[in-house]
Amino acid sequence: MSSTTAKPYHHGNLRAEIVQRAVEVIDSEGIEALTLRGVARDLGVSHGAPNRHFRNKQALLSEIAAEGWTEVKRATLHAAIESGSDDPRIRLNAMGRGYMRWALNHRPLFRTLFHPDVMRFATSELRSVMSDFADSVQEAVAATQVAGRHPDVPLPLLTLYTNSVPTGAALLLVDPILEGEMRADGVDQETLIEQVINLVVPLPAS
Amino acid sequence: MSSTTAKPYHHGNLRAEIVQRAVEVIDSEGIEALTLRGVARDLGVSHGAPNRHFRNKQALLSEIAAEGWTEVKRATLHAAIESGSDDPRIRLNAMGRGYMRWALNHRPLFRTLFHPDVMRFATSELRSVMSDFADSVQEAVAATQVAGRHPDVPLPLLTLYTNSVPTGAALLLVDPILEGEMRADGVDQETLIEQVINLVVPLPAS
DNA sequence: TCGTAATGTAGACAACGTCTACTTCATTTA
DNA sequence: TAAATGAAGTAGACGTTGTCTACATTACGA
Repeated sequence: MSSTTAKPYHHGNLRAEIVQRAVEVIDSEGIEALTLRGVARDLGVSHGAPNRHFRNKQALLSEIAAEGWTEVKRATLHAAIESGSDDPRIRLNAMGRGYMRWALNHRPLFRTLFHPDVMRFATSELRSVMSDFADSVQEAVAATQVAGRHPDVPLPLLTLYTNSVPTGAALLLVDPILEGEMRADGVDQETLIEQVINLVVPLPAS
Repeated sequence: MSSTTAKPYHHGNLRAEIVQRAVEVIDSEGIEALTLRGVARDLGVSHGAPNRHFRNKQALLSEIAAEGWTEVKRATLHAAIESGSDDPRIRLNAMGRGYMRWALNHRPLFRTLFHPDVMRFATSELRSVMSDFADSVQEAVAATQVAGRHPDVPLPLLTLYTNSVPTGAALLLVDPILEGEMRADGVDQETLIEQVINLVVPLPAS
């Protein structure tokens, strides 16, 4: 084949590029604008090509979401470590802030993680990644309970409550309309996160 | 016209029936299964008929969501009144429980209220209804703050936090997959709601 | 080197939202 | 009362999408 201009029949690593381009589209225009044919067009490939790599659109979405949840887990874990503390409350507090920070810095992607079209046909791989993350949170919550945080509340309920705050707050803030209803705009993002998380996971009085 | 079998050319009140049927579909199969053509079919009407009553699909969705938010507001207001108390914390606690109860008893509809396709093209009417509800919550939260609940936290942030819990918890519980990750199934719904809400809006020690 | 499987192409199909031109009917008004 | 006006429903078309199938091209292992 000619070296420079001629496009090779086989793409090379189309699968990875599809995922990458799809994430780009989601990031810039939201999941609603994501189209298999559009991605194929952008990559200069025929409209049927993506089907060779993903059984259907949901499979692609599941893969992206799985990557997203993995990143989320990594971000929270990183935050817990960076807190440099052994106190479960300090660690969980840091995790919550890491979670919200990631969400607010990756808004379209974060919304994708909770998008009905993604959840409805979640791959078993995606389910497993989510389960993994849920486990790590549950564990961290349990540790705070041992340290005296709401000792009388059943663990699953305390976990639900603990999850609700960063998740709910992030979802409310990530949507342009809902964000407008919450009059929390004037505040700088990091202080907002800090104050909200401090309400769910108060730091121990030092 | 013949009285029994003949279908009149004009439907009578197609607009209302479209909304009703759309809500039915959402309630039973979710918003993803909602199709203008499908609704038209179900009502025995041509596929273009709905366009005479709604400029586009988003307009229909906006109208349904507006109805939903109105119901939500009614439900929370009703709960506050039924609490039979003047204490702002008791009232807000009741509102939170009423909100979650409505959400869990109208799952597909509740999900619709937060569906991206609904929010992205929200009618000004829908925005106004949502704003209305947000105001009433903000007000109730402010009252609890006067009564000594987290007096040092800026009101918008306290509102965000307060909103996050029932909203986040409901959204987590309403999704089949996420609900599975939260291991809060064994519990009876009403006690679950009560315990979660008590964590955000603790009842005054009597 | 040759055959087989993986990968990409091209065309088709049904379903959808929406537009337009046309039909039917209800209501108002002359 | 009769005609006209416009609201409401129909039928067909268009472009877009996801997905299927038959086919072409290429990489790679036996």
